[in-house]
Amino acid sequence: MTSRNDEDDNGFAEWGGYMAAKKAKLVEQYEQQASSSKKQSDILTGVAIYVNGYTSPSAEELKILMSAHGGVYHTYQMPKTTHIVASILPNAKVKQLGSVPIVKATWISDSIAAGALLDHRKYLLYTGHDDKQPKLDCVRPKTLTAADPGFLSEFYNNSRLHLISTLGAEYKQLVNQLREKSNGVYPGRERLRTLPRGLAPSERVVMHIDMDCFFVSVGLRSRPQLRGRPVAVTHGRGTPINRPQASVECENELVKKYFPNENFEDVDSHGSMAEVASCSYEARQCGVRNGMLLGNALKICSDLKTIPYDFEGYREVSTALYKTIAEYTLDIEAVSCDEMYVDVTPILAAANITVEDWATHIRKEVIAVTGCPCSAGFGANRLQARLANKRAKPAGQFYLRPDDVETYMAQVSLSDLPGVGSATVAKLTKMGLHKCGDLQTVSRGQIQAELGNKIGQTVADLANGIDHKPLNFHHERKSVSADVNYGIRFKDKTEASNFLQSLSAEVCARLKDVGMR
DNA sequence: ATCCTCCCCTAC
DNA sequence: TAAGGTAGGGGAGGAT
Ligand SMILES: Nc1ccn([C@H]2C[C@H](O)[C@@H](COP(=O)(O)OP(=O)(O)OP(=O)(O)O)O2)c(=O)n1
Ligand SMILES: [Mg+2]
Ligand SMILES: [Mg+2]
Repeated sequence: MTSRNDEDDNGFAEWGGYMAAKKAKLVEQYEQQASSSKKQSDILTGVAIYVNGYTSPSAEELKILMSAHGGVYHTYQMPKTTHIVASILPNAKVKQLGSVPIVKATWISDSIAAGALLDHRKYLLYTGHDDKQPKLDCVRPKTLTAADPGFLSEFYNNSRLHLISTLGAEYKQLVNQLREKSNGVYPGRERLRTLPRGLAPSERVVMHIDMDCFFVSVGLRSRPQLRGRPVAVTHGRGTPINRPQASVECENELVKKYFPNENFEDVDSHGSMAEVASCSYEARQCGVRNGMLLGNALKICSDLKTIPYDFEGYREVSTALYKTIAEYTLDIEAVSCDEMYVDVTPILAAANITVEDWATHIRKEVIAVTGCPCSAGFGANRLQARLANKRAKPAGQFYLRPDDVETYMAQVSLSDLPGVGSATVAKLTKMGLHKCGDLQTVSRGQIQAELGNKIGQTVADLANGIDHKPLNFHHERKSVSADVNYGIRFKDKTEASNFLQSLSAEVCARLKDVGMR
């Protein structure tokens, strides 16, 4: 579901008409909500809730009550969330949510009925110290499915991919804002005065800086005993439900049949289906990779230790990283929550320092401020900076000097070029090409015939260390979308359309958030 | 040529 | 149990 009308008419006229009707209803609902949310009191001022799962009153009702009484409703947990509202939470989950108090929904409705904010401690769902299961305050189904109203927020609260997408957009926005209100003064540069001087390079220098195994590094801050060991961040704990052997074999067979050229990981009946979001460099030595299924990672690295996600921690570290760099320059292109390109030429020139001294300084500062290691690569363009960083990792730095580019590039694997993924690698392999240097043996026309005009040209350039794409310091988003490919199994058309309606509402809310409509 | 629409590919 | 999102670049093929 997107801001464009791509849900209209997929060949089903009836469907298109139905969606149009639904959309009209949605608009109506929004207007109703806006009008019914006229202020009735201020008793909930300062309260910001996030609702987890089923409650009574429902999440939908709480949303309206909150805004009617001066409170704030968060669709998912945020730093400013003051209370989590829930009916039941497993102990493991309670731990994970941290120090935010978890209260029953009746705290809100009772407070409104009483005309004053009641002591939330009387409504705590979980009293903290005993191991007793929390009490139910309403009936709740066993598992949330995509047809349930709470499904979307529950999913978003656990989706790492949703998180990193959201964070990426936030930091692009942050850079925009910092640049708009900048007064051109960079206080961090004062701190460079103690470095040796008189040696700044005359050419342009781009830095690519990226946190080392980001999620793992954040997790290791509070688990120093795991440093130096193979560690992975994942939801799974290595003990999956047992799928019937037959179903697993059937899946592997079908995958091979339909994707004969792909080398997909086999799933096995004992393996956890949870994905490894990030793994330590010790785990990588055994062949573990980000994005792998935990079950398969455990097969090649049996002493892999798993640690849970820490979404708030990632947010804190990312913010600290961006704030730190922004003290030196705002010539920053945000790439993601753990990564950015920076034009450091003016920094080096102003302080008259070498790339190496700057790199050592900034890496030290990032680790001091975040508690997490990062690496930095430098070169004359973004490609060179990025390849340099790949070589620098972990916890290192590398400057790919202009004089060394030609020699260096020849031995770089084509698969290491940005934009060259598995499909492109397959095509290049079929042509007998593996290293950037191999491209010298074929004409540009031949490459373009295989890869297409544009990509062919770009790859040919990249293989020679050439990258014409400038750093983009100001990001404008061109589209807003929401889609879910997890847990979608509808019983009937009504369930499906209800879900589509929640997704539409989500896109709507995001558009409003971005200031459109 | 330039567009539009429906994909595929890539990256984090 | 597990949480397979999101945005951008660009190609193929047909309409203009
Ligand atoms: N398939 C992936 C890839 C990445 N990430 C998340 C977790 C990573 O920690 C974070 C940053 O991605 P990077 O590509 O920078 O990978 P790492 O930081 O983990 O490792 P590296 O040291 O190679 O940068 O994004 C993820 O959840 N799933
Ligand atoms: Mg990283
Ligand atoms: Mg990264």
